[in-house]
Amino acid sequence: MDVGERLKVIRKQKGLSQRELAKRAGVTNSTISMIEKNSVSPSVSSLKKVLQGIPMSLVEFFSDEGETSATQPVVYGPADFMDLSVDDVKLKLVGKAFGRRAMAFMIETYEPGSDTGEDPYLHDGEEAGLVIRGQFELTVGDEIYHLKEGDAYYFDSTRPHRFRNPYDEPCQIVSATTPANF
Amino acid sequence: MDVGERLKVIRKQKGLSQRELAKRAGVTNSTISMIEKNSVSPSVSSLKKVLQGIPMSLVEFFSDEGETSATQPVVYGPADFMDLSVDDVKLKLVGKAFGRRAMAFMIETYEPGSDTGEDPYLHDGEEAGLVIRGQFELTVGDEIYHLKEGDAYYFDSTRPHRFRNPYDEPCQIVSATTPANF
DNA sequence: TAATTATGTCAAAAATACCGAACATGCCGA
DNA sequence: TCGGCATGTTCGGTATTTTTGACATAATTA
Repeated sequence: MDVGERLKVIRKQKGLSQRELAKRAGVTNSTISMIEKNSVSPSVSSLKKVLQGIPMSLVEFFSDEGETSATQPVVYGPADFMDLSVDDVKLKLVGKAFGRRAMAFMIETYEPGSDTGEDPYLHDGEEAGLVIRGQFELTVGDEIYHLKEGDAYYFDSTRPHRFRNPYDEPCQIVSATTPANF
Repeated sequence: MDVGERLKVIRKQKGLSQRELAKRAGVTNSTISMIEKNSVSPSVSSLKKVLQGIPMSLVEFFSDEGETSATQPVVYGPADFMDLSVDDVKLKLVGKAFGRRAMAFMIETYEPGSDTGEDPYLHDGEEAGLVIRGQFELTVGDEIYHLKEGDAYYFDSTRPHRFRNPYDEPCQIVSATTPANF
């Protein structure tokens, strides 16, 4: 892994000069210069300081996988979604023909007052989602969260969870669960 | 983050002594000792060497696996998304702190004229997505599809694919890719 | 054009990390 | 109890990083 090059790319992406970043990070500009030229291998503490000026965590820095940029049916219209609704919780699964799918990608609609119930919704894997309309209440473990349009979640599915919409408007969510042992 | 303590825990977990680890890593035992006592902040290069003796990557080391999923954040607002954008293709990853995530859940925005490029975008796994605003052109294999708001896709990531927005309006997509090796 | 400001780089001094070799402790078997 | 033997710690010296304070270049302004 090319630490110097990576730092340089990130810094440029943020539109910072070596000196600006140095000031924010509390190090000197020459430190940045040398790190970027790989003429030194920074100490963890100083790299951390530098990244705080971005700001960026060490994990993010080292997970450079983000540099991406980055005969089944492929496209499904609303009419093609597979309906898995129960009561006021409407679930539309994308890719109904996909047999051994690795994940469940769904459009979920929670009508006012709807609830996935108290039952521990337990399964292996992880799930994530984004609110595209309305708001709802998410319980994970014993924490209760309130999510509104534009908010997202990501948690380990082994933790008991529950979706509830105590509000006046329907709430629409796009979600993904993996594996699709649903 | 307590680098020394973390190293110590990992080393013990692997049943290694400071000297054993030192030998495998190609450093001296005193180095390990000092790192674990936080009497120094190791350079990236030496920490990397040490971890190779485990073996463990820097990402894994800093992603603090010790944290149970219960301590992970669950909800992410737009400000918390991790930005993986390149040029006119804007990628926002949900769950940046999730170390070994099983999937990448993202909000993608394709500006007019943007394109993920001709390069075969090849990786294992599967991916799905839903258009929440605008429209775009999806190429999978040698098929070209046109998706508009409300349409979705689901395909095997081993098939070469490409995202392109030749239209006048930005296109926004919610997507999920698994595994997150992208 | 000249002065100004911003950029990145470099050399030597200061600070810090690392090595090599000792030291201290505890454990186990003779 | 003693002598290995393995453990982790400490210390002086060496190697590396970081700062300090320059220099060179390019872009901007007077």
